[in-house]
Amino acid sequence: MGEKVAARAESSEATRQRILEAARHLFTERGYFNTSLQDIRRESGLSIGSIYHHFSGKEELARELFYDTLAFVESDIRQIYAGYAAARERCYQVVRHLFETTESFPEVMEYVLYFKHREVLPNEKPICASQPFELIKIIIAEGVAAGEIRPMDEVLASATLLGGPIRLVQLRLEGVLDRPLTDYLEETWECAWRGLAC
Amino acid sequence: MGEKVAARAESSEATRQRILEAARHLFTERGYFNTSLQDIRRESGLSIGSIYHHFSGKEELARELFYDTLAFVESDIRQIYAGYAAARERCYQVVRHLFETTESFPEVMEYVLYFKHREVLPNEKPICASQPFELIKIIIAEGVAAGEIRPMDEVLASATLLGGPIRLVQLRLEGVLDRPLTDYLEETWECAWRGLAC
DNA sequence: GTCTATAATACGATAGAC
DNA sequence: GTCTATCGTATTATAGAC
Repeated sequence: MGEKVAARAESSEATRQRILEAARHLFTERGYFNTSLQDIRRESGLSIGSIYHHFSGKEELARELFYDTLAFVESDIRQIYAGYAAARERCYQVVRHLFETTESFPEVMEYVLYFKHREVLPNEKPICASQPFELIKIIIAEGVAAGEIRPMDEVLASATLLGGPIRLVQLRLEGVLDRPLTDYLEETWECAWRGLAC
Repeated sequence: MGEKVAARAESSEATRQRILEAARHLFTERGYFNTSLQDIRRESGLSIGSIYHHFSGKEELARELFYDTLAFVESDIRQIYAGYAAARERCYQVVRHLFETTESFPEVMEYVLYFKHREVLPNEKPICASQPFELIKIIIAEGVAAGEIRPMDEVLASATLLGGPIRLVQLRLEGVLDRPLTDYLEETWECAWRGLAC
């Protein structure tokens, strides 16, 4: 009896994930507005009714995917923060992680990067107020305090650190760069850190 | 007679511009997919029929706006290229121009930056193959040849130069930065150039 | 060239059987 | 929980008067 419930719950969760995966794939491939629920139904192999049973609608699918991914990113940065003490090392690991995630899960990276919050989820707060972004600012502030990073506006510092790397990620996702991002890691890091270091 | 034709042509061109301006305003405010032709009709004060007389449809409006803006940007960069000889000065002027355009014409900047080519105009070539981008690469290549810029991949160099500044532009457009970008110009330039310079 | 009225369609969402 | 059938609506685009 308990088993049956567990099995049902498992299968229900599996169904949820199937729907989310289908949605993520289609949203990143052709965009949120170019994806209909019929498309998601087809891709997931389920039915419209089943999708509406698990989610309140298309917008909730986008929201769910977005916050899942944000939590994923945040947990990774938090681990980096805990695992390294120096700002230089922490920043390097953040850039390295950004590049590796792009190569391993391009769809995930594409979803967070190209997600137009104001269009799809206009009532959510902007991504720069999110926890990953706040964590980066803390890393930088501690780096300034430790004399590793030149004193400057925190927002400018985070833009300097991640602006170049994020642009490379975008170019890679657009197919402009043939070689994997990890090939560019050391050179990119050199450029980014020169912008910040004392 | 000739006057009448000219007057008609003028008014026709004026109508075109009114439609384009309405479209640009709405596209940047709420996004391409959240803007209907009815919205553009209302905002422009014209009629659906008139819009279809001047443009083949909504997509052509987006395309027209996009290439207009790209040409505008390209001409400005070309002027900078012609007006300055040193790579350092050219790059500085590009960043300055980026910031000033953002403050003077935020809607224009928002349109090029947040325009999702793959979603709205999936059959157009990516922006990185556009002329402004090519011109930046030339500036950098000449800077490397002149010994002003460290030898490195051209794509990486342009990402290093513009990545940080473009992120600041985005943050400014999102309302995160209270002060105008020009207040950040010198500090931003310092960071960007440190990443490139020998 | 500009307009109104309308056609044709695709969409998100719901109802109700199983 | 999953499904099919369907509703109501909003959209792009066209037709045809002026």
